[in-house]
Amino acid sequence: MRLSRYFLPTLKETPAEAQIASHRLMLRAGMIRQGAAGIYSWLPLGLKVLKKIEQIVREEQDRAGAQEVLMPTIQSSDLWVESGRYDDYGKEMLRIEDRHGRQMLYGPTNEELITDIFRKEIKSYRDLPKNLYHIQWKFRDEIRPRFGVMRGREFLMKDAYSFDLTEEDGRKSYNSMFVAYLRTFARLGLKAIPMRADTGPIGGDLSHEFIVIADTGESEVFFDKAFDALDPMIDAGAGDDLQPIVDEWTSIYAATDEIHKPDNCPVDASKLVTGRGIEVGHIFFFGEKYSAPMGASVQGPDGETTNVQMGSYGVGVSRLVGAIIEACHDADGIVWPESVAPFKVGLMNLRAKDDECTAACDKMYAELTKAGVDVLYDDRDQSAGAKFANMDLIGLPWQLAIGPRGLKNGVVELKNRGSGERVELSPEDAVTKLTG
RNA sequence: CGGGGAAUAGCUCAGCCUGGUAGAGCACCACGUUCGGGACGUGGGGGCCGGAGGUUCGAAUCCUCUUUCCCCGACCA
Repeated sequence: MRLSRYFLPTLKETPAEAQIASHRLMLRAGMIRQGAAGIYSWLPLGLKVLKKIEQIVREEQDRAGAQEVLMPTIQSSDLWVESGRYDDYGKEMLRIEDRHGRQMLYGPTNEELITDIFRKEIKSYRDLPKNLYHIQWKFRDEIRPRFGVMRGREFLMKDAYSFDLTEEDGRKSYNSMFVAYLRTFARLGLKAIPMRADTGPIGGDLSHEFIVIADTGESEVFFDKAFDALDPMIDAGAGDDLQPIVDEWTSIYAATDEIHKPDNCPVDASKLVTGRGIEVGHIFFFGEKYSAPMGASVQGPDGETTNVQMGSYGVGVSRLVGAIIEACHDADGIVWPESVAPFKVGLMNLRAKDDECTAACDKMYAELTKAGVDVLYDDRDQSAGAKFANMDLIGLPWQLAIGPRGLKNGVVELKNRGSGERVELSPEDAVTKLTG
């Protein structure tokens, strides 16, 4: 992509409304613009990152055996009346009346709808287990939206719902999502720690939050540094027993500041890590909470009709964009993990008016593009300093600077945004390095 | 929802106290000079001063109401 044609409205100054790093940087890097409190438009650069995160989440859901569906944003109130949550959910749910006076709502979550789909189609234990997920926009009318996309009212969430015959099977589904989440956050370049959680309005008796550790996180967390020794990229097969893995991860101490009691903390002070965290995922096993009131049941092998055991599993996809930036930035801007970076390489023409230099840049751009590398090519006629600053701001993993000075010696400069390391090498070697 | 703050050019802000009809820097456009870490000069475009009402000869400025946004707190992916 040529930057001269790309819609990338970066800002030199920080908009007054942004307080935290990720919000400031997302506005400055031209990723989002605000529509109303807690409601944002996603501009090309931001959308690209959002899609990349979404895709990693999707791959790990698929890998864990979940199947993607897409449910609507607007729902009828009927199912919510049936589950009992129409009254319980309160003002956080945006209620809408259509032209016929029907009570509708913008979905804050989808337990009711998915349970309805399930109960209409599945009648036999032979069709279990099932795990269905979708990645869809949600709306929760938060009392106080803040921190940009970290706590918006409208947000993109992956929510999965598992259906099993027995509680034991239900826990297997839970474990499978637990492992999928560990893998997902690791692939996103994040350190995420599972913590036992309250079940809140979703209900249930088994639940974990996945907390990303970032210096600027919203709540204080405490955990045993033994987590550092665990590898989240668990490579388990379809039939493998995941319980030992889940036990290993959940036996290590981790708590938010609400639960943590310094006086009777089981972890020795020398091993306790205090940090700040952002909740990016939440999984629940809640048994028959929805299947019972809504009559989602199957016939078992014994001919008996039983309510299915359900769980739900959420990942805040749009929040993750902010969370990743909170975890990955420096004074100059964002430092994208390569897996979610909007482009892999930022190619800078340091002297756009110099024909020779421009020819070399065009050639480099063509070669990298041909090799399948996603390149953002700053071909604008601007000062070199402005280009460097802009590239640091948007945080692409690699910066390739080409100018007359280097070309005279047959070299270009390649900089790693994360380490700051710069090397001069021939254009050919640069291509090899970036395509290798 | 309680408490606090803000709204003036695309962005960051000044002007308001003490009313006289709107400014700066950056950004944008043109031309020229620059050119390897957010260059410089000259010229230019851009604002019903959030909205409504009131006071006044006259309101960005004073008064009332209202809307929106932000921050702190209790709740949430």
